[in-house]
Amino acid sequence: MLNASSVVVLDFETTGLSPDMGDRAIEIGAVRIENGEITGRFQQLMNPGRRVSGFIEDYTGISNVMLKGAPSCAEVMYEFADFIHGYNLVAHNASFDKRFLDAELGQVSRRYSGEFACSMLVARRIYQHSPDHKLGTLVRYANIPSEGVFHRALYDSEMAAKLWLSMLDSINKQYGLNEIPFKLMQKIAKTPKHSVAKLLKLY
DNA sequence: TGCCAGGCCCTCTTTAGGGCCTT
Repeated sequence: MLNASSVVVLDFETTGLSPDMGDRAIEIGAVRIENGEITGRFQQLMNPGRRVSGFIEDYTGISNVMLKGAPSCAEVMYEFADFIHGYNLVAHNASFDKRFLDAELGQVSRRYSGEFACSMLVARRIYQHSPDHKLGTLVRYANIPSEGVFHRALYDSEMAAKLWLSMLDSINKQYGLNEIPFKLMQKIAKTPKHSVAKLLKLY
């Protein structure tokens, strides 16, 4: 799976910002894309074993009542490891989701083989004129239809997936690259803004 | 109960500080 148009785009809702400080996942959502088409979806609430704060209930719409009946993080993440097996991974601000993926899979002794790319870092370079680079703003900027509620895992992963495909399309149209390797997207994310055009013209 | 992070990126930079993004 070396092509950027075949990836799993994922998004976590969590109890807070840092697994190192004891925060846990409460929902995982993911969309599998193969050759630019959505071919699979994964969504599951998970019980972190303690109450979540009022802030998180308000922010995500996920309540303690909803989590009470949900399966454990271990149960869900074990299954999720199968869903992502063999795919490269994309997330909006990937460093955040990678930390939680590593922490939660570590708890169930599962690993993954794919590499991460960050849609936010790519968007800062490909959509430089967007007012900001929050997921919701970029979705509007790219004219992607959206009717759901942000801050739920499946919806955010689906919007990030469409943003990812939109950026691949923009690169294709602007630079004539229709087969974009995943490695090139990772390289774009690390290239200084002012050098991205040069990188893609020479590719 | 209340608190917390970390990587990127810009600039009035590099012996640093602060905003952006994610929950």
